Amino acid sequence: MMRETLVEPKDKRESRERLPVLLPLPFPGPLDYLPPSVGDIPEPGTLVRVPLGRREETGCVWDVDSTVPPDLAAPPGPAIDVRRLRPIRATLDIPRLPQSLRRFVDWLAAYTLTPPGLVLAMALRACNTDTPRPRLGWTRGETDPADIRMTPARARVLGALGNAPRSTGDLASLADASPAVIRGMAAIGLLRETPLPPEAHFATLDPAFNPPVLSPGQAEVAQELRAGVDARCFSATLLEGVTGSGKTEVYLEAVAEALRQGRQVLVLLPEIALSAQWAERFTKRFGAQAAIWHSDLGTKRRRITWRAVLDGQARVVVGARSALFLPFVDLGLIVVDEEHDTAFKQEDGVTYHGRDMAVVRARLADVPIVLASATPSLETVANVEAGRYRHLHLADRHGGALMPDVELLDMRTHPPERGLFLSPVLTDAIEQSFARGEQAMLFLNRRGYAPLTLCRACGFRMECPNCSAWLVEHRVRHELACHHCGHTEPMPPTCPGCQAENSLVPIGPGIERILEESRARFPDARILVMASDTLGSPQATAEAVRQISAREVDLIIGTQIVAKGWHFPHLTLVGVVDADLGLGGGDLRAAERTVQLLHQVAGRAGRAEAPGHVFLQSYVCEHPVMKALVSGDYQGFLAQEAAQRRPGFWPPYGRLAALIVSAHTAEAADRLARTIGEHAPRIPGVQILGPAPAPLALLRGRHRRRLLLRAPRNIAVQPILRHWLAGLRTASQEKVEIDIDPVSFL
DNA sequence: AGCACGCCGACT
DNA sequence: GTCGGCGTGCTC
Repeated sequence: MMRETLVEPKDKRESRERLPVLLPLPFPGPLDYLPPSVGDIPEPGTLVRVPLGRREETGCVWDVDSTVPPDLAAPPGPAIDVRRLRPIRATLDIPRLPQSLRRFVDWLAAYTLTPPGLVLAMALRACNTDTPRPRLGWTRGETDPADIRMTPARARVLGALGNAPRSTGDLASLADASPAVIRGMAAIGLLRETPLPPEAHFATLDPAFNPPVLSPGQAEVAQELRAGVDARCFSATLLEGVTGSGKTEVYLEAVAEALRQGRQVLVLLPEIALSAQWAERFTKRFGAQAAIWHSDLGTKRRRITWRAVLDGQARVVVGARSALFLPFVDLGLIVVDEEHDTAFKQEDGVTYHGRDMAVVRARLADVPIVLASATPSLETVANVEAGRYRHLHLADRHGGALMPDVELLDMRTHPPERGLFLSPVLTDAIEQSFARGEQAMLFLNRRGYAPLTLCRACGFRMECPNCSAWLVEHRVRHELACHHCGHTEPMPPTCPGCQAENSLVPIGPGIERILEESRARFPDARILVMASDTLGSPQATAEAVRQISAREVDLIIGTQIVAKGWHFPHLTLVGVVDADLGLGGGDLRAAERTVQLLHQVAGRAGRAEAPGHVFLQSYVCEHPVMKALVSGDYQGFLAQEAAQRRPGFWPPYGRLAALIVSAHTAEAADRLARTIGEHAPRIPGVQILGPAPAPLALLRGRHRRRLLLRAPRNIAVQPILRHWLAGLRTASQEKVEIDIDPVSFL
């Protein structure tokens, strides 16, 4: 390929005036602008307003990236004539975006083959572009109070004035006067408007506030983590410890160390639902709250938090994966809790894995990262084995609690009654728990009443019109719902296929149906349902957890959400209604995910003095997943998984990328997928699989096909994909999405 | 992403 | 004859 000619000296002037500005739009790279005025060159990271066509946009002055490996980086487009450049309109009065964030944006864009502007958009989502209005308060004015008519309200306001200015609201409530009184006083010069100091939204965190009492083993691990923080450079550590081993307490000591250094900390959790309980523990340890970050945060809170992170005022941020894009100015540590959780993988919009990108963020910021889990992902364990990550282990359950007994319940030999889903063995055990005054939990990772509605007369299935998926009956809402696109419809009175009456029957259980069965079986039990659709807000979740802890509940019936790291001290029995549920579907990680999820569910039982017992209802008791769960030999299970994936170069022993082709008709999707397949690159060691119907061949009304690219670890897939798809022209309704390191195959 | 331009159906 | 549908293309 032809190289650009060497830069001539006369171009130097030009290149100095040419400022790349990255806009939060899907351009292939930054656009060039002229400085706002001659000699006024904003530095990289400066947020600016620039003209674009006939509108104005907020962007960020960008710089040449030397961190992204050349084979990952997209080639720059041709530079346009300097005479056609338009000047930057204004620079915003906001601190510059830190270099480590800019490099992270570049890296993530290059790695996921996403236009960098769209990644920047995530970082700017909460940035308040209007100039921050200085908050104003009141002090004593020029007018002598003796010169005017004094009223009782005015006297109270004057009495409430302090040395420092007070805001209208504070003054009004202190003086028990209306804001109108204050306005009137200001008009006659009794009060003077004075800028208020910026509000402190995040209290100081005290690393010495309430240090925990650690066991010798915990103290040793905590010391290792602290040493990592002290080293002030990148390192990755897997912190492995069973439920109740005190992982959080231990890594909070690393957080404390970063705070002692005056640096910032990012803690990533897989779900916001967890943040309430986490925040409580944090506050106990440090005497003040961490900043919470997730996508459902209100606009105002978001902006305050974003700005406080950029100002260095917010020292510890706990959040979901989007917190990775916050503008930390002095990051000292990243923690990823429950690192194995697949919720870290973002699937819509920009596709990235929060855990993996957290490691990249840590490396670019040159800070340590701690990955914590009771059931680490095979990816992370492989990194430990390859010597890339350190491994610290917390062996015991803290406080002497024992791991629960896990017992397989073979549904072939202990079947439930016809039309029911709980084996008598399980229901008897639950009854005995109640008799001892203990709590029990039933886990089923399926919302609604029944996953399938079938016509007994003709076999017609209720399916989603937009997706290749069954409609799930939600009996409480009297409707059928698609869990993939949100489509709902009322339950039809007759079969849509054969018009037969009363012929539609629910097949299989959802938690609503387990609730119905439990109510019939345990009429006196106080039952609480925990599912993402019954617990609308983090507050509702916190309230449910409180009820459980306060023993106001006998039986908990829940989906996935109950598996998260809750602390339920009185829970001693857990029944997994369908342990086989996650194993179907031909997913690469189905087994691993099932073990992780069920291990986590089992970990809810028997945390205090009472030992826990877990029943797994299964029809495939000989499956390695069930054996691993019973023996508790997670290491052994991972070794088995590794042995299966290694020879075929499946992740983590190889690289995988998915191309999802979608179109409005099945024919168009097939045609495009075939065309792409025919132009597949031929590279030794690189394999193209497909095209095949994507696991959800119809999703939200779009027909989907999938191709997989599999390569050895030492080959970067990005340049291959870029080259492969470079010449591709797609029609307007056709789309090709790239998913690097796909996790979910559904 | 917006916002233009551009080329074909039902309307004051 | 126009108003307006959204398909295609550009924005430094």
